[in-house]
Amino acid sequence: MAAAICCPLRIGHVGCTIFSLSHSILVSNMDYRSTLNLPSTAFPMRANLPKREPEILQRWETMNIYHLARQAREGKSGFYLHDGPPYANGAIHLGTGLNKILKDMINKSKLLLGQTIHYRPGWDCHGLPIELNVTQDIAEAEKETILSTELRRRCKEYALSFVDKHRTSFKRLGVIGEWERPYLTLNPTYEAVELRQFAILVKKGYVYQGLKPIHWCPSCQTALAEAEVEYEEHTSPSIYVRFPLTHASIQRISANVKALANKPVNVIIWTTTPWTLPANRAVCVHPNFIYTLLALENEYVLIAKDLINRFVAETGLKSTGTPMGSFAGKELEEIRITMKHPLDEREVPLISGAHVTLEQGTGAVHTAPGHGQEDYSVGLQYGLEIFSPVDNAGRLTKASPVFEGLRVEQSNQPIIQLLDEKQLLVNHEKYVHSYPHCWRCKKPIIFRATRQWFISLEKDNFRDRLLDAIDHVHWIPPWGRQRIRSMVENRLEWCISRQRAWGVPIPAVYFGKSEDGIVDERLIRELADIVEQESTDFWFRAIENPEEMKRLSRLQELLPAGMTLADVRLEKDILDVWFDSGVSHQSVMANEEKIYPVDMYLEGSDQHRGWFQSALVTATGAGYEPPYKTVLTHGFTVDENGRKLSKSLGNFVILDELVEKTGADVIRLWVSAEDFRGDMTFSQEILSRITESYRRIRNTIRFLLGNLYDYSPSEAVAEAERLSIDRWIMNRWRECKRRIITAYQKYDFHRIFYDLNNFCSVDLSAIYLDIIKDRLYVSKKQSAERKACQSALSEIVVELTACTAPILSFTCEEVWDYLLALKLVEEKSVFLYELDQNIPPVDPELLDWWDKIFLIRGEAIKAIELQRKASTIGHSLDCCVTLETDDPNWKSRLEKAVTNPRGDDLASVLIVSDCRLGAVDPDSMIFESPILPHVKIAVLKADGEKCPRCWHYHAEVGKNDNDVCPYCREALR
RNA sequence: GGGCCUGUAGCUCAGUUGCGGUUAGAGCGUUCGCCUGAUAAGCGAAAGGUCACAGGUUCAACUCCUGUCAGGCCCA
Repeated sequence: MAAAICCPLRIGHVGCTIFSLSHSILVSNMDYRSTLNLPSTAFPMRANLPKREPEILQRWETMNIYHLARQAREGKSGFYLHDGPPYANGAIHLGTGLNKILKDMINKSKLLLGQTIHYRPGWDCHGLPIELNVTQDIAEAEKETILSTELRRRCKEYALSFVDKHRTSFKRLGVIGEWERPYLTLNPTYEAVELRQFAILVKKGYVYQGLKPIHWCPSCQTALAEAEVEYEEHTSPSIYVRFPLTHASIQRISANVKALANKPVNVIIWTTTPWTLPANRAVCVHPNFIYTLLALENEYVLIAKDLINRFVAETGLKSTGTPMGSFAGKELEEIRITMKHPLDEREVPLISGAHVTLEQGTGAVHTAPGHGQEDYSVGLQYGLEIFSPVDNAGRLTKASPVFEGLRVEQSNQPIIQLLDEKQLLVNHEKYVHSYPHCWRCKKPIIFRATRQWFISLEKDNFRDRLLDAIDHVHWIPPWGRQRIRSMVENRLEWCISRQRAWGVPIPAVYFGKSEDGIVDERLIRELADIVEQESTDFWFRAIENPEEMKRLSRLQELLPAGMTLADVRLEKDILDVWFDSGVSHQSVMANEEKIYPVDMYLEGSDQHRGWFQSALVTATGAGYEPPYKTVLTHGFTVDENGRKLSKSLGNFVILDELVEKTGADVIRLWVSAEDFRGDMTFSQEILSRITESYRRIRNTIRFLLGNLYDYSPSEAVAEAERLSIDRWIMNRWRECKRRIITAYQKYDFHRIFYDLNNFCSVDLSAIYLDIIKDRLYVSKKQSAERKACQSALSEIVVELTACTAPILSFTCEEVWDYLLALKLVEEKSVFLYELDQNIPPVDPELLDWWDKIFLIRGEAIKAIELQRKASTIGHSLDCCVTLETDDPNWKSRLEKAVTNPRGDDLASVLIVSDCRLGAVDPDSMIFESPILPHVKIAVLKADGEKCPRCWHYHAEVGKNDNDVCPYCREALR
């Protein structure tokens, strides 16, 4: 016998007496051990996910699980989740993986609940970052000469290579969908529909060309979207500059101030961008602030009263008298003050605007409408010139009154010097502040007015229609509505032009020397038809080779008299990539999939400004209903200190590496455990907690599988015939299942995680499974009581696995194989299984009964623990529990409990050898629980001998040649 | 600086759906103990919280109001 052989090896050096004793017990135990029905399964305890998951992935690939699952639900109602296209560039961030996993969990939960799904992943392929990465690899010499068509070819190649990389990573997460047919914004069909959507907006008159200060990167020579701007510390010159009042203005001031000496009066402005002074067109004060004249040695300065102290402190100037006069900004404006431009032979007005603050400077703000957002809007109000004498490379142009040809940052110093020479400079210091930088080249950027294409949000109450559309969408969480509302309310317009090559062209044409671009609906439609075959490369070929323009017959019609195609210039700007992805509801869903609107968009909360908005604007502008019925947003990933995961902070998580280390299912479990509405915290500690939870769920299922090795559904015991505790666990499961279904419907995944955990840890592992082990192992293999709990286990393991599958997809598919082998299920994949949602009502009486019994159990276990501490007993089967009560309710309840058949009786539930109701021995250790004041519990070492088979103590063991207890004798018969 | 959001045990979450009421719960982890017939498993017990902080309203505040701090997203 194996045990006998290995024993000497193990304890051979131990003394002889001990050896023989151990030997006999072991042999005896082994004899009976083989008569037990111990669990048996090949389902491994250790998951080894990094190795096992790719195998399962391969199987899904072979069976094409996505299509199979859809087929299985043909004719059922559908749930259509439209994938927001990630940008085809770079390593995948944990947050992107999280987004895909959430989408997949939702899709799989819909399958589980009997709906069909549609999930076609996409990628955003155009745009600046790709173009810049490609450009970086081009030799300097070639950069000057490369044709945009060639650059675009390389960009396409680059984007497609990342699509492949990303696809592999996303699939590795277990995400199912039409990976073989993704939508790409660079597909010609996509681009063609995009242009047609643009044509609709043109036709409706939303598209216009205008001059507007925008973020401009002189280094990249492109306009930047707000999303492309980063704010970083920057050192700028900080100067106070005099704007001398004109003679007439001084007189008008004098009329209001007594005893004004005959000295110049200057308005002082403060700026950190001296290079914008050539473009100055006004000085702006706040209408409600109080301004006063401060007497200095040789001048009066007009300044906000509240900023005098600060001004004096910073400039070191000394006032020579008390401030004179008191004007509200509005009054100053009304008496029409004009000043001499510090660098130009012109006069500029004093105007007022509410954007002026008292936080810095003098309360009088240098206003250059061509170089600032607020300056621009106030400039429009006052009809000021939108003047911006700066070229693409950031150099002052000949329109500038000074320093033509200097780059703006180089012009600061000469301008300061010139001001000093003109005695207009009050003070000059260095100033460190947050300043906009290009997200790509990281260099400081400028505000500069250029000709841009826009989509108007004013025309035809477009904005109001957007707000109305927002109200017809379901936002999860609900505050998403307010968030996108306020963004739309505050957005002036949508600047859609970008000065790059890698994108869909803005299909505008210029004739002759005109700067005014023409957009023509019919021309764009004609173009779209060509693009559908040849991609937008056609446009760039036509730019390089005007011969191509002949194919646009409408262009000939538009030609002004006397002009030829040689006089035509095609717009070189491309569309903002947000426009690309924005129209996917048409390019992909409506046009190719014939689904509109879709059920859900699901992205990070940053997309309230991005995709959610560009989709809504393009749809509403074209006159469609909102493209989505529901928008679900999730938070961003942060580390244990609440800091965002980023490369610069050194806490960046590369998805592929993480998956390789932990397996996808652990990451999926993490996604489910976190409440996605807020920040999603990721750390090593969380990962190890999650891994523990994973093991718990896995092991619980393993135990279920192990105890079903000899069970067949044909042996099922009807629920009514099962023991009471078997019916209890069924009821508990149904409650749990109901909560899980509700949580899936409400996308409360973290509640499912906790329900699954609690059910596995508490209801199953700590209570039910612990209690029924005796029945499973000890009773006769084919006995009704054993089959009864196996029936419960089999029903639970199937549904539990199915309910967990949207989260732990790989593990549950692995479990499913074992369920198939046990013939407990028929579907060849867990994702083909539909959950029965008809849940019978729970039995409240039964649940109440067991609540009471478990109350007793909890207290009895504490009592047993005391004896264990006293070393009286080890295993709970070593003891006998006596209960005494004077409460009639408890008395009748306990009478029934102790006399119930084996398995349902209190001894079984307490996992003790004996449990009786009666008077407790006053000399014994008595446990009185504050929770159960009417019940006394005494725990004693059990009488009799320990049965070597079932480990229960029984009086008959060892008597009359019985080495086992009567129950085991019967079981062995 | 503005808009929206978050802040409950070491970790993740509950806290009775928008409107306050005994001693704030769970799982995991930790510590200690048991078992060795789920065994790189299983069971039990215990410790652990000024509900971010400070005011205010109220008989009563984790819950309502104001402010502060920390953090996130979006913008300036």
